[in-house]
Amino acid sequence: MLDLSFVRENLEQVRQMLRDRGLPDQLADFEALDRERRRLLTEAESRKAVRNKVSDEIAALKKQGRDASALIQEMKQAGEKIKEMDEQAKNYDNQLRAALRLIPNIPHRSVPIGRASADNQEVRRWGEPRKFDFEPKAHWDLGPALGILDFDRAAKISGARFAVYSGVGAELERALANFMLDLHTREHGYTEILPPFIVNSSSLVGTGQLPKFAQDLFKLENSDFWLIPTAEVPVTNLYRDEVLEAEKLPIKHCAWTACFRSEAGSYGKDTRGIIRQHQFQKVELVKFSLPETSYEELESLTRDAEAVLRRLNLPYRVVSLCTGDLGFSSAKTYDLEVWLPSSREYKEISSCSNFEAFQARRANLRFRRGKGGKTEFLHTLNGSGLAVGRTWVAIIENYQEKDGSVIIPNTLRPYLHGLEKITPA
RNA sequence: GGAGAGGUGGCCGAGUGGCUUAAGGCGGCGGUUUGCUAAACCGUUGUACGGCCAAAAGCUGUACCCAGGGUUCGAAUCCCUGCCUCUCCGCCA
Repeated sequence: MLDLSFVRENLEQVRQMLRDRGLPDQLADFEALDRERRRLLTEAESRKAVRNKVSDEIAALKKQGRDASALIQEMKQAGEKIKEMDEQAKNYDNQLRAALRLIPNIPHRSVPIGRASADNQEVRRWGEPRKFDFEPKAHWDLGPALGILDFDRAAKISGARFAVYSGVGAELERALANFMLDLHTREHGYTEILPPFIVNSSSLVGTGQLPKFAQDLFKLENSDFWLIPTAEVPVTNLYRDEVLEAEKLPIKHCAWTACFRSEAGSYGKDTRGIIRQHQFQKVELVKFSLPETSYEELESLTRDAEAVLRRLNLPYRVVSLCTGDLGFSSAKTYDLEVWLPSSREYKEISSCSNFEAFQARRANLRFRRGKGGKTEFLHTLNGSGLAVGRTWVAIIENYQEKDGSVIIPNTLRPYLHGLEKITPA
């Protein structure tokens, strides 16, 4: 959420931002709504000031044992008028807030202007895609052949966009998650969090998924409970409505969770394999930062996520998303894309974003410099470090052999009791 | 699932309709005293949204005692609904 007075004072800049993102102008009523709200507020408040004063007079009269019925009558009418005005003002206020919550974040000036993913800017590449002397297979062929991935039974027990991992397949998923968590906690200084996988709607409003993107989420019936689409939601909301001390910043958390997404509107997209699932696992990195250092923190967070790919020796590139591709809450996002030999392209495996104060305003995440300083909104950042299922895919596809077996990269072997190779069962 | 107790400022805690501008304490900040620290003493203390002002400072208004409604001239206080926490019993991984 943007700051109300910022929008009021910078309407043209906000309009330009909407154009850059390729969105329609949604600010038509904003000015009138804001002006009317303030007019009502001022008048209702001055009427209340009168009422407060007269109520004191009534108390004083009664104390002296004198008659106050005339004043009481008068205030009774004044009260009705105030109530009416309060209702109107609240109505305007709700409309204004609703409008404000639907305005996306302002992109950082370093973000490339563009319409769609084709306009994203490649920042760097790492590693050489391997040259195969045979036709590399896709993971949806390799996995079932190795007996470690089962789509048919997943469809039976759940439905489309689910998978069952078995044997070494399940162990590999667990090994990857453990490796990532160890790397981030032992070497990168993140404190691990194991949060609830179910959150209330306030948390989703805090990080920006609600109210606009309810259709992407799974909601539990007859309750205010939702399945988390990412650990970003519970972890960013950890310090909601709190005031943190500036010396404690940056706070760095990592969290392994399952993630649940309805994938409504993605019919026909990534239908084969486990690239796009209703349920997947992810290790997430979340930072709470001082405003002045948040872009340095974005760079280091991105490097921390990249380290996972480097240790696993998986070729990847880093892409800066353009204004048209940028997420609703984000001011700047780097996508990490890993090389997938079967499709001969780089595929998103992590998304690292600086939200600046956008989420902090919604979730009321504040900090204070020194004792007695003013409270300020902090900056929030997050990125996958990494999507475990997609890393699983990258391992299986990049390390496949001609006979359909898969070599386990050295880094992972300690997490798999020394296993060097996955061969058909 | 049954029975009960609660939710007040950064924290503890008083407060059953107007003498509350939320007592008192702790903590924080400023000061006095002091060789230093500590102690003692004095002062001070939150958030949000408005208005005045070129702006800042400042002054000023309103709201905020879990949330949302209601009663009343007036609500932290009375009534209703919801959420959350705790205790005991039962059940349970």
